[in-house]
Amino acid sequence: MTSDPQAMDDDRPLTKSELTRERILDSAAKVFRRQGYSAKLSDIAAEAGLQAGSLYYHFDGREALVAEVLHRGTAMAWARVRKALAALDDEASDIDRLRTALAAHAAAVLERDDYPAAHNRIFSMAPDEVRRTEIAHQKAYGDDLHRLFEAAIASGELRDDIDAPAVRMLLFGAMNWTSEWFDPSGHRSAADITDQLITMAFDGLRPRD
Amino acid sequence: MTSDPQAMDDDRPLTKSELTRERILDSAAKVFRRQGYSAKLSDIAAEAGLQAGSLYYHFDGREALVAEVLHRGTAMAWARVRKALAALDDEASDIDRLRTALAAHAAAVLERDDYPAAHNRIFSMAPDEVRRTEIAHQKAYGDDLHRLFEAAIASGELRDDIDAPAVRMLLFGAMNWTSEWFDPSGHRSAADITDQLITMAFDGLRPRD
DNA sequence: GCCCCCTTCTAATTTTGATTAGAATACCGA
DNA sequence: TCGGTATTCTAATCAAAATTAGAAGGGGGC
Repeated sequence: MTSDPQAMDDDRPLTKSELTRERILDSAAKVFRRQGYSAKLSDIAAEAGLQAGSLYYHFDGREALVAEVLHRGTAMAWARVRKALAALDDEASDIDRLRTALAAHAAAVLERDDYPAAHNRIFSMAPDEVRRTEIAHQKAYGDDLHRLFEAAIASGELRDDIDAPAVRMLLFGAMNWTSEWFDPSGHRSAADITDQLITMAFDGLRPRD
Repeated sequence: MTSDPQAMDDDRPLTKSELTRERILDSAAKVFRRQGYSAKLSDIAAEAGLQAGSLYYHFDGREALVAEVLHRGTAMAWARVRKALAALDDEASDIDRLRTALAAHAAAVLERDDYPAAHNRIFSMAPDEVRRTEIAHQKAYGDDLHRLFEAAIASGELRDDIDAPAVRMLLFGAMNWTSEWFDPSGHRSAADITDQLITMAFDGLRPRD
């Protein structure tokens, strides 16, 4: 919302205060990801090496912190998707573009990015007004992905009897829910999970002849 | 945990006190489903037509209420799955059994059952000890479903190159996450969503020749 | 009708955590 | 080094919600 470093185009080095602000946001994302919405401000402050009261110099309060973590969560996943798509060859098929987009979103949720993962855990408990704003943001992201589905259906690379918005939400669910069970220190990598999802989604679990 | 009416085998009519206890649990499931973990005890009490303090006659406190709603959430989804499987013809193929199980789980989450839906929303915020107990319960359910996957793989009805536990969690995620976005009053029915999921999971989004 | 105990209520009390106010400290430019 | 502003800390204060204590109500058995 306020100063999204990814979003501004100058690369003036951040001031000390801005650095602290970033550190607080990163801490908030990490703590929200781990503890969910009920994380205490004092935990977030401790993670950032501050006292709880000091957060108020940088943010109006808990709600403002939540709002910015949510906003960045969507923005970061979306940015990763855009970046992955931009790196594709222009010749890439519609279905490859879709596959790439899903893989990028999954990577954002599964890997080191705390913001998208935190987003998934706290979005539904955020106060109404914060949530309303964020819904608009998510809708823009969803619409963006929707175009990829439409293109792939139009070119015959996806079956035309699917309800694309429903399928998109189901796939998002599969990816977002990994926050609840995926253990990065286990024997499966994030890439393994992503492969399983993409294989299942596009080719199905039944053998193809 | 304590008195699970589905689990006891006599059908002695419930006493007045037991009826109230059930009413409180139903209210808790409904309110947790709607508001998430931060739902206030006073909201739950109001839903049950009581004052907040009165809950303590029936439960030790908030934590006990959470624990029982969680336990019932898993138990109810599992029971629906078992029941659906039991209704199948003995001739049913492995893949039909799997399809039936997934559809039953999806129905439990998407339809009128407040307990499974509440489970999905509050599980991750429950206090550690409550969560630990519930994890064991969920594991038993997961193992039960795992056998269906193994059977279907063994009989060649599912591809043998999938990581069944990962796929199972991804499918659970797709279903469980519907709590976050599915609107029963919208134009799509719960059955529509289930169909989309099952079609995608088994046949894939790409056209089959 | 009266008594007793089960159930619920009302009105504190406690706990927890967000927020604020003002004091202390750190940093930066002159 | 000094002065002043920026940043952080400490120590209240406030508010919300859980929990507890004891009073009140109500219904069935005598």
